[in-house]
Amino acid sequence: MQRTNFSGMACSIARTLDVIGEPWSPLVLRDVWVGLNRFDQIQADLGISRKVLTERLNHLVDQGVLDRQPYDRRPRYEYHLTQKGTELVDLLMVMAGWGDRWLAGEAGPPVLYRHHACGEISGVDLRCAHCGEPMHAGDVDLLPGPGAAA
Amino acid sequence: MQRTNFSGMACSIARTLDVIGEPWSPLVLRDVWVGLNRFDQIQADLGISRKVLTERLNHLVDQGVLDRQPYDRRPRYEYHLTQKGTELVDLLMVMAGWGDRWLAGEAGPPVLYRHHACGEISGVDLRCAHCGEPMHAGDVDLLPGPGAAA
DNA sequence: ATGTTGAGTTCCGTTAAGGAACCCCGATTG
DNA sequence: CAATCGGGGTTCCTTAACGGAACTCAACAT
Repeated sequence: MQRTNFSGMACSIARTLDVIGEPWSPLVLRDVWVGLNRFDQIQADLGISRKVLTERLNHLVDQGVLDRQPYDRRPRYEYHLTQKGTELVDLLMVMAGWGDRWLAGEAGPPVLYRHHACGEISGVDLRCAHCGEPMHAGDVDLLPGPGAAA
Repeated sequence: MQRTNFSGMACSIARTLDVIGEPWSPLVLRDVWVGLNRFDQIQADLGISRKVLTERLNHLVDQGVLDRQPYDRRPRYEYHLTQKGTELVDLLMVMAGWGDRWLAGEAGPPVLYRHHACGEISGVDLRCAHCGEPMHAGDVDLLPGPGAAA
């Protein structure tokens, strides 16, 4: 398919897509997040081709999102989130929130999130890191940053 | 490539991926967000194949994320975000935030976000919609919801 | 009448996804 | 010590999606 790779673009969205934008990658990440850490567990859960799963896991490890570590003296490995990967889970939570709101339909959301701090079933909300007020699509101006294209 | 479609999964992440998970779709959405509303503008900005751009735009319109409206008596059309699409931009902002933090390197972020409410250059932060405290990967328990698989 | 412009289609060669079968290696079993 | 098992991948083949360039079409403009 000769997919274009986006890393040449001066765009953090494009760059992020080069890390987790390939098909299945976010779902692989989700599985690792919820505790499916082994190849066969993930393969069985997703029904993904073993070939593609191998490629995705390798890529995520190469990108520093997952860590591959042996758990036996036999050649057995587990995948775990790195710090970089853990922070990517924010993205998954926002995705899940949007899907819950717009795609869940009558049945309601398939998964609920209970927040440790307050004990309530809740969801994520985007706030300004500076002032704490809501921060959504219409609430920002975009300005060229130091890493902008020349 | 016969890409698997994820809509059968009882998972809001998978369902969201069916809407914007295809290659280029998030970048198309970003372009519309920043004011590139016409076919040729988006095509030139991204360097995407016209064929693929047509497919992506149609899909995003079908999914109710974009709205296609004529702007001339000639057959000319503009794409705009719907409410559903505007809320998807949250996802883009989180993506951009992660990319800024982990992939921007020495050069720094290519784009800065100025928050209208406080006027400061800032970024998004995930908070619990219920209590307002930070809400990240490790701060939640996952429970089966009403729409969980049988 | 001819040219231009925006918005797509069409066509073709390449490459990645899907799927099933196969392989490797260290343990365990008989 | 041969046979089996099970996790974690490879190999190979088919099919569909991408990339790119050329082509179409319907209003205008000159």
